Formats: sequence, C-alpha cells, structure tokens
Amino acid sequence: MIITSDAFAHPASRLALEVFRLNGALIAAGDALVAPLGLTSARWQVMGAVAEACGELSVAGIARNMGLVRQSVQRIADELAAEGILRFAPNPHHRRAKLVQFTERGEALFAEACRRWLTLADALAAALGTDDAARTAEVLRAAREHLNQAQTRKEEAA
Amino acid sequence: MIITSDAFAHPASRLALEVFRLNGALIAAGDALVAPLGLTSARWQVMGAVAEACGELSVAGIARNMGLVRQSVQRIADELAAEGILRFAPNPHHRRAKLVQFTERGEALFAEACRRWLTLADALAAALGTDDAARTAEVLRAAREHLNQAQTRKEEAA
DNA sequence: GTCATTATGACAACATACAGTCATAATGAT
DNA sequence: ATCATTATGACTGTATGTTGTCATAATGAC
Repeated sequence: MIITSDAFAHPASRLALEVFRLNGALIAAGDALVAPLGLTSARWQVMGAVAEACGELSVAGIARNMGLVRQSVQRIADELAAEGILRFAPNPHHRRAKLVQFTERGEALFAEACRRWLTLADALAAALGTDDAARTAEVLRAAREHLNQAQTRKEEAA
Repeated sequence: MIITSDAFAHPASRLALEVFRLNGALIAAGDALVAPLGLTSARWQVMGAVAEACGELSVAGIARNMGLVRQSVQRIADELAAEGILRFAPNPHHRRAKLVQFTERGEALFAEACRRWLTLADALAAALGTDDAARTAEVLRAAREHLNQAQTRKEEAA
C-alpha cells in the first residue's frame, strides 16, 4: 500500500475524515437527545426546516432549503403528519403544493427538542470556545463552496 | 416559532449544520470522483480501511476502525469480493474471521481512486490554506471527543 | 388561448446504515 | 478440561437517503 499511503496524511484527507466522524457523532448525539420524544435526527431536521420557514413552505421547498431531494422529505413529512406532529395546509398560491406546518403538539415537541439541544450546544460551545466554533464553521462553509463550484464546473464541462 | 429561533443562531448549531452540509458535499464529490471506476464513496471507504490495515484485518476489525457496525462493512466487502476487488484470505489466528485483502485489480483500482482524490484534495487544501485545514480538523476532533464523552457519561449514569 | 416546459407529489427500486437475533468459533476463568 | 463469556459472520428487519418514472398542476412563450 506504499504508493497510496500519502493520501491518508493529506491535510484535506484528515479534514474530510474528521467531518465524516463528527457527522456520525452529531447524528448519534441528536438521536439520543430526541429519542425520548419519539423523534429521530431526520425528523427533527425536517421539523427544524418547517420552523425556519414559519410554515410557509411546501415539501419541495423544504427539501431545497435542506439540500435534500423532495422524496426524502416527503416520506418523513408524511410520517410526521400521520402522527399529528405536522399538518398540510392549503397553499393559496398552489393547489397541489400544500404548506407544511406544525400542529400544536408538533410545535411543543420541537420546542422541547430545541431546549434539549441547547443544553448540549452550550456545553459544546464552551468546550471549543465560541470563536473557534465560529471560525471552524466558516472554514467548513468555504470548503463546501469550493466543492460545489468544482462540481458545477465539471458538470458544465460535460 | 419565536421561542426556538435562538437555536438556529447558536454557534454550535451553525457548526453542526455546516458539518452536515460539508459531509453531504464530500460524499457527493467522492461519489462523482470514483463513479467512473465503478466505485461509490462507501466502497472506497472500505477499500481505504483495507489499505490502511495492509490486508491484516477481518471484517469486524475494519468496522471497528471505521466506526461502523460489522454488518454494514460485511455487505460492502461481500459485494467487492464478488466483483473481484477484494478477497478473503485465511486468518492464521482465527478460523472464521477471514482477512480482507485486495486483489491485484482492487489494488490498482484503489490507487487510481487515490490519485483522483489527491487532485481534488490539493485544490481544496490550496483554497482553504493548509494551516486552516489542519486547525479545523483539530477542532472537529475535539468536538467529536466532547460528544463521545458526553454520550459515555450519560450511558454510565443509566 | 394554446402548447411546451417546469414544478410538484406519488410510487417503486436501490444503496447505505443501524439494531436485533442466531449459531458457532475463540477466549478466559476456574 | 469445563463452562461461561466474548467475538464473528449470517440473516432479517427497519430507517434514511438517492434515483427514476409517472400524472397532473402551474407557468411562460408565442
């Protein structure tokens, strides 16, 4: 394996591997956090998008905001609606694309999930230092934009 | 949604969201990179673990190194073996736990995947700055350790 | 107004991951 | 040496996400 061992030591490789590991750790921590509420990380994430949009977005719109495809969000939203956490409200601008909104129960559930997360988030920010957390987030954003641009350039070339 | 809007602005929330986004971007970029070789990010990742272990680990050992469960690695390894990319070699220390190794074709494929990745990795490191990339990786590692410790403490309390 | 294009939701197939269970091999305490 | 414990692989089920396809609603060009 000598010929490829360089690849593991590359700064970008180390960064990518840490991103993968932290992504897994965050999802695991999130699942543990909201499991007692009958939620999962994925459901919580969809609920976060609904909250951010103040109930004024359709499933497709939420998916765009989240960087996922419509179908993934649709399945989660259908489940949450079946459990009385979300509901589909008529959209004055579009007959088919219903607006995804919280029920009262859903809103309370999301508030409780946020409360739990903030406890962990405070501890995490304190451990890392708020400045370091902000700087790190900025580097990650820059890395993502570089990847997206590289992807776009490649697609345009094709 | 007023009561929970704080959660989105929290430094730890911003960091977590960027981790999720970059994780997705990295997987997408990796898939695009190795798709012409008939590989996927998941297959490439397993092959990376095989390379790192120099063919001296079983499926369960690789899973531990990767932070995944045995079953996920087993499925990928079985597929790669069926396609002549990996093979299961007898383990002198364990009759059932075969050693996962590259075939010649697999080794060449992995070398080519690494070559492609290094091109992108160099561009990414140049765009971010090598120092920033290293510092960022360190913060992510610290964040993951904090989460893991919090998780462990919680389990011990239970 | 008509018609091509786009957006949306519904449905199915597949890839990847986790959890649970089982049988058997390996290990360790006695 | 025996037996309980642990490790491993095989199998099943489930959660999450992607892609592809289809029908229909909405939009825009003319």
